[in-house]
Amino acid sequence: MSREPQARTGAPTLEDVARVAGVSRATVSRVVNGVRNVDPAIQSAVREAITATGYAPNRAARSLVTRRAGTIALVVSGAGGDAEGADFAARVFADPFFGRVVGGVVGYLRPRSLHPVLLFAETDVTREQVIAYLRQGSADGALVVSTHAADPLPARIVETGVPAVLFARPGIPVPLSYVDLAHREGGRMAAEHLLERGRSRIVTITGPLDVLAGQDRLTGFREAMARRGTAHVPFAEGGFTLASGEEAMRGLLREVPDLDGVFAANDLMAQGACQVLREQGRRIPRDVSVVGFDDSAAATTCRPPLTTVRQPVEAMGAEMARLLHERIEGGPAEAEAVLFDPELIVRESS
Amino acid sequence: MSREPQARTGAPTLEDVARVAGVSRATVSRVVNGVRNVDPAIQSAVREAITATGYAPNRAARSLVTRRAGTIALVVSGAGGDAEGADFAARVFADPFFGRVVGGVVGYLRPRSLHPVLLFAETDVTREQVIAYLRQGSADGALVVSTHAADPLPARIVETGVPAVLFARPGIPVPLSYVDLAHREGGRMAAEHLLERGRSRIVTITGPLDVLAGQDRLTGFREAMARRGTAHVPFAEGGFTLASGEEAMRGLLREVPDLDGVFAANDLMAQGACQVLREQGRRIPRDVSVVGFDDSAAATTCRPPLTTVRQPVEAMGAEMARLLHERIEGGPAEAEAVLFDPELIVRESS
DNA sequence: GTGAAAGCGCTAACAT
DNA sequence: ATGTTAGCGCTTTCAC
Repeated sequence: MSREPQARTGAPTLEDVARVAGVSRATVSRVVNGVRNVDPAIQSAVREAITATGYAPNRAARSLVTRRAGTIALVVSGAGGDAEGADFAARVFADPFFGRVVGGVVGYLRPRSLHPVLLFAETDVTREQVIAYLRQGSADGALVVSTHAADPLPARIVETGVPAVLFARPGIPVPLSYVDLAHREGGRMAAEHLLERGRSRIVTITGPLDVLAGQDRLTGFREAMARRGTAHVPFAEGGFTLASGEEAMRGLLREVPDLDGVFAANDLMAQGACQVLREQGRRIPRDVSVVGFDDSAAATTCRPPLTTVRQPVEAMGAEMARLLHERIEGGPAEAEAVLFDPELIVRESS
Repeated sequence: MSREPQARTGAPTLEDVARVAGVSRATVSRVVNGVRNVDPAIQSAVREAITATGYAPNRAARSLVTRRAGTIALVVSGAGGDAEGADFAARVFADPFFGRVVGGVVGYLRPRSLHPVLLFAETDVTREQVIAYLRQGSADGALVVSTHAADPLPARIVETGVPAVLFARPGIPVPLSYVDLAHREGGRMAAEHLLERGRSRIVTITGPLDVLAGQDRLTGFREAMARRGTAHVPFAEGGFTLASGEEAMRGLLREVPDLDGVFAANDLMAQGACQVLREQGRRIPRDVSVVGFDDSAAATTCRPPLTTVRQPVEAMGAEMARLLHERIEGGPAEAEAVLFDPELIVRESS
């Protein structure tokens, strides 16, 4: 039934199909695009001709006239200036968080025949490459996941006029929609849980404080602690990595040897904290309760499994894609924020 | 100097630039594409006109005539039939391995202005979507990372005539280039290391045996053990996940309570094995030596840090991209295999 | 060294 | 309901 493999060059065109089917290019185009008002008999004739020729529409030609690329830029952005390790991509994906974002985004995009192009903007140079890419009309829109509050990319994207949606509230105000989590609420949940567990010498390992999510989780945590009468909570700043969690935990143990509760601003750091605590002979949760954040894979692989504040990352990724799609399809141009609620997941670490 | 933000629609075209610069479209095109034989004076006039208008070449139009998309499909492929969890993407990136592949690929592609489109082909339906995408000429080539030996995708891709390169030797022979690791050699290294450590009751946690890499690591491991006189090595099959490593370890401990050496076919499983061993009071490496495979992030975050067989994944990803690029640029069409050598990294777990 | 013009493959008015 | 036609924005002979 179907034809020989087509060499990419000299692939059959609408013209070829039209000739075989004995109709005009326009009619074939209508059939291909599912436009009504085509005689059923002709329709099937065209379909036959399509399989006979092995025709597939040429994306560039179609894009040129429809002004749609069928492509979405999925950009992971840092705030770096000149230098940044060459392993940015690998480091990014070392946090299970990003894989989940991608999963959510792809889940929305795929059924709609939109394809994500993966871009990294970790330095000035690469940032400009992303802008150049967007300015070429290569993508119909951009989904941006920033790793820093000071990220200059969103503002640059606004200038291009390309529709974009952010993951997380931008540090520098820009008129773009974003999805985010109620981080403070999450911090509050962690604090109250620790308190309910009867912990009284509580410390926290924060995220990088140049990341809004890190800030906000800390703020919410502190506020809840203050509301219960604790004015000061010893803390150490981490970098959302396992190693930084270990280091922070070591420091805090030195500072507060009799601590009995730890809130880490993500699971990776909580896992690091657990490792250090156990190394030093503290039993979890008997001696120390540990609460993480994200509910990523790290939470369940950690020993013991982590009590954590769940972030519905996949849903957030999907929503981000939906917002962008809506905007591309001509929806309202006003920036919109969609806030998700965190959920406390109690496991064995607390 | 530079102009107003351009609304994407009605973006300036070559024509506009030509008018402003007082030259023809052809000349502007030459300047933009860095073709020589353009008077320096005219060149700078054109450049000025370009910044004045805020011109950026339209990718679709360019692609249509050059027959180059400037895009590479980066497809992660499974062998699933109908169903497969919706979280395929998230699961894939849960293994640090893929992030490293992406890092290597992007490192090669980016300086060449090639952009990776992320595609997942885990079911029959999504596989056909990938094929359809490729047939549209949407990408100049495909980079395929298969998770199963029985993956039907490579063969389907060959039919499209689109250049492609695989990560890992395909289970079903196809005329495509691939990069791979000398997995058997790696298995051998692990065995010899364990033996040198004086271990005599050694077991192994294999990868999924429907993955060639899993098979080969096991084969190499067994051969080396046999060469040293051990005919049979107790083993349990894992799924390259941490949880499967734990489960396998539990089973093996029941089967061989006095075991003193473990080779796990990847770091994630080795990490799981370590957790179980410690839970059961075995000290690592005093009582039991553990060796992993990959040298992924898991190897260093594991307690204790893992001795492992390093796979130069980033370099392999970059080489895969290079092979594809070469092929796209008209290099030899014969399939080529590039084999990388593993390296034993000794840390504290053995 | 530069311009004129053809045409890449497709969609969308417009005409019939 | 179908065909004709005019571009979409660009590169690339081919003249000059």
